[in-house]
Amino acid sequence: MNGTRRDTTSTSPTLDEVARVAGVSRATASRAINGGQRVSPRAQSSVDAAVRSLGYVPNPAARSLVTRRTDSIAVVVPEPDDRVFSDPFFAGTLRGVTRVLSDSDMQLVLLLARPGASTARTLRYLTNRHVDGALVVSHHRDDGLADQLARLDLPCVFGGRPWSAGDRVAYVDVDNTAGERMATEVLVERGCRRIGTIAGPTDMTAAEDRLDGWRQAMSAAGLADDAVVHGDFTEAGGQRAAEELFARHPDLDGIVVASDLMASGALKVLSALGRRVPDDVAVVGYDDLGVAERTTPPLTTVRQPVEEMAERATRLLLEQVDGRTGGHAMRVIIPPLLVRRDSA
Amino acid sequence: MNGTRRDTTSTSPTLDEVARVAGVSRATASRAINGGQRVSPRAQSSVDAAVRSLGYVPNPAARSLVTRRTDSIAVVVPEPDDRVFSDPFFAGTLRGVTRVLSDSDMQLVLLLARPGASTARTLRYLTNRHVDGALVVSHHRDDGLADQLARLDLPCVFGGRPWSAGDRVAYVDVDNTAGERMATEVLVERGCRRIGTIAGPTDMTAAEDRLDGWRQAMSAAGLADDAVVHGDFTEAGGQRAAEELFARHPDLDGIVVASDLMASGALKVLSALGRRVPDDVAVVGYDDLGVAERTTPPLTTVRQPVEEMAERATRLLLEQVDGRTGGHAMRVIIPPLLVRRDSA
DNA sequence: GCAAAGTGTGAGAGCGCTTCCACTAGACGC
DNA sequence: GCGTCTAGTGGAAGCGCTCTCACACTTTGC
Repeated sequence: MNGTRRDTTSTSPTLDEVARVAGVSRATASRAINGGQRVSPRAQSSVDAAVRSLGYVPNPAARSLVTRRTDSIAVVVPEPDDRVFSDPFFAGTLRGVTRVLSDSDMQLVLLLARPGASTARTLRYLTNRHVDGALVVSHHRDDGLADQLARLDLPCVFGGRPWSAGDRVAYVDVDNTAGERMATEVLVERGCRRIGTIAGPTDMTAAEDRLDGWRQAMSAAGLADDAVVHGDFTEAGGQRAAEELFARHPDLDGIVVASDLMASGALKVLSALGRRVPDDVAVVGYDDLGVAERTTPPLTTVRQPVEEMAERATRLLLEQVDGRTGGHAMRVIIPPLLVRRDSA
Repeated sequence: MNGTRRDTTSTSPTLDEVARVAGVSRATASRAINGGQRVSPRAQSSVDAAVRSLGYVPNPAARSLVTRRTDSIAVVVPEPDDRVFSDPFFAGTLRGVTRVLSDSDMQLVLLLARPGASTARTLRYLTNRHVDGALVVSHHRDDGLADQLARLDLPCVFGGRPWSAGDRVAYVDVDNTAGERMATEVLVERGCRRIGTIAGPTDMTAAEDRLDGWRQAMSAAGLADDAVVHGDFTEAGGQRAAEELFARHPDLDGIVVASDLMASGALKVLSALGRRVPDDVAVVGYDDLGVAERTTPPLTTVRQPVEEMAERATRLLLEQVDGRTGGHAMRVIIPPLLVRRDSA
């Protein structure tokens, strides 16, 4: 800093030095490095050589100061509890995102917002172009995050239909309604007449959509849709919900459960009640993210193609970032897939 | 862009505007925003007001161009296979890192390097101060990554002793040798006389250290340390290794297994062989990251406090970034914890 | 009372990069 | 032959910020 420019710490080479070594102007060097539009082969190759010999790497801050791009996107996880990382849904998402990103020179910034103050911090971070876009994995209700993001005019895609602002924001979702309809139809077709459901929490769109699907299928089959209990998507919650459901409706011969984890809890209850699955009570789950194969009996369920969703969402986001979309909120709805195992 | 400066997209306010609104110079505004050293209360409050009213957020690129800091660190995962995200080790690490980071305004960049070319990409990314530091979760052998990072003079901490450059680089590790010694001593104390081990892959320091620990304990007990088979830390690998081990040494009455997953495979083999655990053969695992509780019988094992390791590593890294360390490579060795269950 | 030290401030010089613009050659049509 | 393109180039203007430095003005010490 003071006096001699070249101090002990090896200052990394700048574009200036590259230009000098290559014998061209800084402008030409810059052009050669970025795509090489309007650069003669001669200039290009001498710049290339200079870059190699100096081990030049562009300073991202300087670049992004002028380009207004950071070549990174954020994966935003609002209100994560500590389980988030081990959650197969989240893991699959991350896998999908990184797969797409690995082809594209973009980096991934993980933004975890604890409930409360840190949402503001997250928003502040996103506000000033720290990243080129955000992928919001809004598993849960989003305390207006969607609204605020929609206002931000930052490229942004939600994984799963956001609770609010669903019309102004791009998102990728599985067709939860269709999925749960399919699940219900499996039971109808196998002859179940009294079909109940363990739905998810009422503040999650996926849960609401699935409940809708069940209702639709029930009404189409001319069956009563009164046997509904809500759970919280956990195994213990499913257990409690199943106990309540069978206490209130002991005559059920089939249940549609909005998540495999809850279904796993329900299976325990049924086993304790001495009901055979699927003979006395048929069970269909939802998710197929791992647990469904390991229950006894293995669950017939509806698969959420998480990785595919994440990939699509990421691609959508990259398109937005590149300005390739028309500028209006896009959405992708992925068809669910029925996976038949032994529980129904 | 063309013509009018103030176009439809709301240009975010700059420090200049804040200064103008507050009626101070840019320099004073900057000072007020960053800590407020040498700023009169009057100036401070008018800058604060201006910031609030304009919704000013500093441009990170501009700031980092001059400060040479990015306020973000990278979590580097070399050669991740697709399982990495679901791996409880990795999940715990991420949990620990984010916990520390959430107090510190630093953000987390996830850097996943597929084998091959993308290692170079990772290194290039780290080279030019894209991040202030790197936390390398080098589960596996690191193809010289440690060496290259050590040369980079980028603050850097390894989770787990790196294969090379262990003397020039900071790392946090559990005392694997002591851990496996403890594990072995459990068997010695319960009266086992013929104790074998299923070790991990020879290219991982943790595996080598654990094998050392087993050897030390065996020799201290005056027992022969010839019954060694290497596995690959997977369940299937553990199964194969156990088959080989018991084919060669049918008289073993205790085995020390370098990971719970391998131990789980070994338990299957023992069950197929008709050996009761722990009565005929006592088994000790390693990790206690979840599987140990779910095997039959539940495994006595050595706990790796992953989250704590990650927290310590992150704190160490932040110290390096802040220049609070003496500049020499530091290391933290965490004592392992024996967890007694039913398998020994 | 006056030098010495401390406090608050603004002007201005960059940080390293992209990109607009003006300019020069050579290629091309007529 | 002359205007008209186009390709290639360099000069120079910033991008938005921090921070040094010089300067004015207080406070303090003796």
